[in-house]
Amino acid sequence: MDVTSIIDSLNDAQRAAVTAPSQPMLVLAGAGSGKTRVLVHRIAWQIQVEGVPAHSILAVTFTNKAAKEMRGRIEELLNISAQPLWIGTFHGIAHRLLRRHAKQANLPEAFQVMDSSDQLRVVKRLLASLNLDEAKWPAKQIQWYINAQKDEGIRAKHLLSDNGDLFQRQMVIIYQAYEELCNRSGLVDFAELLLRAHELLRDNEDVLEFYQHRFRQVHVDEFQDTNTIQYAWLRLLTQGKDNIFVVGDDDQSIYGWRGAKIENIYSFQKHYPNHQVIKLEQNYRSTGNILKAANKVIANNDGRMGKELWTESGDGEPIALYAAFNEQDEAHFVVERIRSWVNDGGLRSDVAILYRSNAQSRQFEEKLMTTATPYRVYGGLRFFERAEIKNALAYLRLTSNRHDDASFERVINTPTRGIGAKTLEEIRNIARDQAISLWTAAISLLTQGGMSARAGNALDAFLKLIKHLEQESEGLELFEKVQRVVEKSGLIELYQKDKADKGEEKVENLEELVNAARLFDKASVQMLEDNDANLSDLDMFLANASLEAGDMQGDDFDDCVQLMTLHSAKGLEFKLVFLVGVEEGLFPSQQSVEDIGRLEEERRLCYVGMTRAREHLYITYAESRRLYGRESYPRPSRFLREIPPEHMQEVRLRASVSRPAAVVKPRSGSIQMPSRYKLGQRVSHSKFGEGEVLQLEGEGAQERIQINFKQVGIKWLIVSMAQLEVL
DNA sequence: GTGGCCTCTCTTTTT
DNA sequence: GAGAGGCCAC
Repeated sequence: MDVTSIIDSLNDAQRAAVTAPSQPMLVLAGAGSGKTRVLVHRIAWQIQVEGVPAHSILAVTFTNKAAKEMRGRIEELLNISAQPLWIGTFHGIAHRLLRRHAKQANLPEAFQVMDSSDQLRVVKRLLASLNLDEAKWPAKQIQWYINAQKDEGIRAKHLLSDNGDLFQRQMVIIYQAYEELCNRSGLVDFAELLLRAHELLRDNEDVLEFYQHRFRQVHVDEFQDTNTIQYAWLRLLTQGKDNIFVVGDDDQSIYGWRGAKIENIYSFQKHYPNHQVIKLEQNYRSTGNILKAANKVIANNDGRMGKELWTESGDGEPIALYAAFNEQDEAHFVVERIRSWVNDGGLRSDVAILYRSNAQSRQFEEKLMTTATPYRVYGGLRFFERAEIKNALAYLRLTSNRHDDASFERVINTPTRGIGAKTLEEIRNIARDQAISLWTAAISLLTQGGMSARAGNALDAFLKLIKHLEQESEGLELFEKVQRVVEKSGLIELYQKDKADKGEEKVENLEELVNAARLFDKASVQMLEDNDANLSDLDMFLANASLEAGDMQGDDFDDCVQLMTLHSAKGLEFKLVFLVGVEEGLFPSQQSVEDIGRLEEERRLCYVGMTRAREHLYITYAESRRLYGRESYPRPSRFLREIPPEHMQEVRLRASVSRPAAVVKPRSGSIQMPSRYKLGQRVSHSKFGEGEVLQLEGEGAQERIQINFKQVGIKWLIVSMAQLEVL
């Protein structure tokens, strides 16, 4: 058999992982060490050499994008259709299992998947129906609590016996009410998908045995990002077998804040005693300077598995550090460098600007815009998350499942049709008292009478509208159903009337939704296997909308500069990377500095950011920054001090560049100053008059200075360099 | 039911 | 400083 195509391109460590006999395997793959490659080749090896049937392979990822890429690469490598393989996200696979075994999972056949904004609405409504003050019980916090419990596999009933404090007990009561509401409405949130899938296997021996037998090989990508329930689910599937192959990097675990348990990597070694660990440390991405610097930074974290990346390529350029005067100057500098990169023949798509928080993108966008440089910002609102789309989907859901309370509430008066808060309140009360859905409650309210004629008619019209939509769409193609709903619901009309600039765009989006329905390929949703549940096109379309909210954007092949957060940069690489806003309070973020665990996660984030760069890495920070509408004077990030000076070089601007002035505000504290000031030296400022340098510490660019301005009676002032003139 | 005003908050984000 | 959400008045 010819296996050269599978193993020839691999290094020794990679080959060892790919060709190892079936046994629990933990591949610790550093950044840029060929992680996906190993996974893809391992699967190819099993199919081609070990003779494992494609349909017996399970591969789990975290994002749809990663799943898609893996599928594509396997097809390419083996030149076969990867259709029979189960490749998907944890949520996608869990969803598939629940659809196939809805009954055993105690779910209605036509259950609907809620995204997190749907979930938040449900929580809010629940709080209102329980007469709880949202100020005291913030919906966001409740949502977070519920998801955190589910991520740990904990149900409300497990918590009921706990004698926590009053607050705790109330939370549990809300959690329980939430579970009941979801069950009644046939709604499943993201965390529930995972938890249910786990319970399905745990409580149904026949189902568990079937899948344990079915999946001869189980592969997991980004294992360091798994949470408790995901790992428990994996263990059930692979229990008593040696067929789990996980790939991860403890140094790139950056999702602890949403339940990821880095400890799963350590537990893995306990739970699978006959496991093998393979480390991939050769990096094929970055230059020596970048790698060595990144190694030094991450070495400051405790309790690592220990890895040290190396490369055969040369040292390359040192990392360039630029101390910007303020955020404007920072953006100016970055965009100028990008312009000269492009002038020298570089591609814009090889350039990325990476920041800690989305709010930072604006200044760069403005500068890019004024220089007419094409760019693309990642993140933000995605297609299926837009309000107008969610409204249309809610109508569609109601036609499919009238007891979907979340959807009912969303569109009962959108567009406005004269059903006010009072009517809605009555419906809610009936629903709550009789533990029935809003739909049923509305009917009951109508038949029991007592409503004003106007309100009654309006409500009746709404119920009829939904019924008509359902009847009329019988036998229609999916896209025709969507089209009908969009038109007859009055949504198009509503947005056409909306003269505010956004109206037109919303109409276009609704048309795009119809188009998406036309193009919707149910086979690609990977649900059409022999005995899969007999789902309607519509239900599959809706489920897909929740699970792949952003997949409509498609890949952008235009030559654009890429702007994104450090989190969304994971897994990507660029020739030229700008890591911006590297300041205390921003990166590491203010909230993470007190807690060592969170600080280490920030450091891993820094490591991720640095290792995105292939050839050139620029790090910038600003000495003054407008943040939350205030001027702040941050210190350079501690991570900068962790980079050995020999790998980094400070960029000095041409002397002729005049630095812009900034507003000076009286505050207490100190600032970064160059060392040209001396203690007792007198300084002046146009607005605050004359002052005296009272305190200096540090040296060079890291120096801090405190100045007392006497004339205006302000004791302490933070100023920036440009405001100071030496007398 | 809409518009205007006030207050509050202010990572990261996929599913 | 900006956006979101709540509240009140018309």
